Amino acid sequence: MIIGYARVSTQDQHAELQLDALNSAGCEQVFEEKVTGKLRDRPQLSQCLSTLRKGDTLVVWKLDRLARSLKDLVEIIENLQQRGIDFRSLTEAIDTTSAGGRLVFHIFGALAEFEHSLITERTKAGLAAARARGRKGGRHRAMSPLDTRQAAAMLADPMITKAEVAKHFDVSRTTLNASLKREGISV
DNA sequence: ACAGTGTCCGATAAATTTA
DNA sequence: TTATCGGACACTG
Repeated sequence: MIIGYARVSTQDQHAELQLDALNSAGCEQVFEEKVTGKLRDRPQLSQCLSTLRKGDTLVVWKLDRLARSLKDLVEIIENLQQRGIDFRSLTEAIDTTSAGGRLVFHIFGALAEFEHSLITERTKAGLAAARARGRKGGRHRAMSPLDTRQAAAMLADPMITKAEVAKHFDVSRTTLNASLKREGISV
C-alpha cells in the first residue's frame, strides 16, 4: 500500500500541487496535516506512521514536509527502515523501492549511528565530569552510618531481634546486615 | 517443630548524564 | 551504576 503524508499551510500556493503529486504517485491514502500556530505535535503524522505496515511505502512531496529538523528526519527514516517500510520523496527524487534508492537507508543509518555515538560520548564525558565534582550515580543508601550505629546499639539488647530493628529503620533485613558490614560492626 | 539468622541471587529502585 | 528488596535455603540452639 502506498500512503502519502502532506503538510500544508493556509497560504501555501503549492497545497494543491502537493496533493496532486501525491495522488499521481499512486497514493491510496493521504494524511494531510494542517499547519496551525504551533506545529509541536503532528497528530496526522503519528496517525500516518502507525498506519504504515511492513511492505508499504510512504510518500511525501518534499523532505521538509515530513521532518522539522535533520535529527527529526534521521529518526523517522530510521524508524521506517526498521519496520520494513519504503520511502519516497518526490522533489528530491529519493526512492528506496529502486535498487539505487536502497543506499538512502544506509546513509541515514550511518547518520543515526553517528549521532548516537556523539551522544554516547558526551554522556560519558558528562558522567566523568559529574564524578569529578563529587556526584556519583547509583542509588543512595537507606541507612546512614549514624543509623547503623544506633541499630548496633539496639542490638546490644538480647531481647531485641534483628528483624525488629530492621523494621524500626524501615529497611529490609538484608540491608541492615549490609549496613552493619559496611560500618565494620559485627554482632 | 520453630523462631532467628546468615548468605546468596535475580529483580527492581533510584541517581546521573546528554539531547 | 550502586543499593535495596524480597524470596530461597540451610543452619542453629
